[in-house]
Amino acid sequence: MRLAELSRRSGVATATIKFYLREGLLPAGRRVSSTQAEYDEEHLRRLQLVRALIQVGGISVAAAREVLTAVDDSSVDQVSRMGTAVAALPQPLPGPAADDPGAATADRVAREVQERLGWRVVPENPAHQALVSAISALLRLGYPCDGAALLPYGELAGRLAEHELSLVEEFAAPTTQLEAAVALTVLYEPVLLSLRRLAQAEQATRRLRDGIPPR
Amino acid sequence: MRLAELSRRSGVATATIKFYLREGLLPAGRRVSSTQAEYDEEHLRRLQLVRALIQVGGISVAAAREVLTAVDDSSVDQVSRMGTAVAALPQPLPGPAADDPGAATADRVAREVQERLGWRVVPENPAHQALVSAISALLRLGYPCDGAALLPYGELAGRLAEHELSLVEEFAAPTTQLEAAVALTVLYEPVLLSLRRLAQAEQATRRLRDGIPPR
DNA sequence: ATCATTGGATAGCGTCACTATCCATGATTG
DNA sequence: CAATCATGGATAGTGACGCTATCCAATGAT
Repeated sequence: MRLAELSRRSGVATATIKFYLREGLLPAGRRVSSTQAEYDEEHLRRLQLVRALIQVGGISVAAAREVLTAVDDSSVDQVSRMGTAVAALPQPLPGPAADDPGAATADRVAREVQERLGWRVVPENPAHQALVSAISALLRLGYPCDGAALLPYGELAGRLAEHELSLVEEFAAPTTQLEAAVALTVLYEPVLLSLRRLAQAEQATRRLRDGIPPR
Repeated sequence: MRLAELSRRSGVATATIKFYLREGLLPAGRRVSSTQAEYDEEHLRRLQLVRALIQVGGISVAAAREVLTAVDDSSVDQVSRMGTAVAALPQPLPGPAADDPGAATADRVAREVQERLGWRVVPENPAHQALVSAISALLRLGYPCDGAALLPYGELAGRLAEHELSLVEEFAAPTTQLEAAVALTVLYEPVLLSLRRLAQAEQATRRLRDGIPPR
């Protein structure tokens, strides 16, 4: 198919597709003449993945490129690719906030909860640093946030991860598994957050209805 | 305290504080002369909340203004304020993606999971629409995502919400409760997502170590 | 009296994710 | 075969966003 058809079937403007091609998010089409190229179903699928990562998952173009490069890199084994890919994923927190005096306490809390869950602590993990930033912000505002308070969150997260890893293993092909890991990691984030919001709304109305006036 | 001291104690540049004042994220100080104003601890606290919402929670300046305006609006009862405040919170998904043909299926899935959880379905809720967008993206990519698959996520979300609402109720003053609800809703998002990432990493290494090679 | 600081207003900056325009080549059609 | 149209590639521009830098008159500090 030509660029125009790829655009039509994906719902993405041709100018945007060209942009993704330039940025290396999408492999070039098979050149069929000096001024035309042919795209296939694989391109369509990749394009949909890119859009989902960027629009739904909210990750940046640069991050998407890193992730997809790692997924595609067939020069290393799958474990490394997986590691590189998820490490390139959006730290949910952009800033390092290294100038934070409360960071030490936050780091202690982060380690405590992971140890209590029996997890290996890897301080270099971007997720670890994001966790520290978030805890630090909570503490700075005076909200209680210690190992005990985070434990239930960690247990729930553990159960989610177990479930998701099992899902990924159901996919046969290695590249498909990698893609699935990335897609599920990123795309289930909004699912989880939305459900949490809905649950909060439900809980709030329920408590009101059952006569626990919010004062 | 003067602007300079507010800046020093919060770690936020004076130019940025002026920007927040202009944007209505921070109430004006008590004018002490035609060219000077006095700020108090409440300003400092509010400034920290604003920074946390924007930097850690990743919400936009405009959204933060809406949320805080609702929290401050003493002309209506607390329940309405709470509703307005959380409704103004960041849809984790920006785009509506109304041009989506698979949206109908996604909407069905979203309703199914909520009904199976015994929740009231409120389609106008931004979180509902965000959920539909996310499900729609997953389905478009061919990943399984039906009511049964989402049920465990919903149950976990329900437990989180219960826990968080209880936390909020521990705060005495109404305004404090509102602030706490907003802060906890927004600031626990990165906590939850980070823990999920860490749990995934832990699960992945664990499965590797226990001899389930990822092919 | 002097001089730095303050708050307020205005305009500018850097990033990001596109998007619009232009162009030469090649495909399509009567 | 000529006229027209579409395509892919390159380049520059756009609009939103979150600040940030500059200027200014009035004031406080010394």
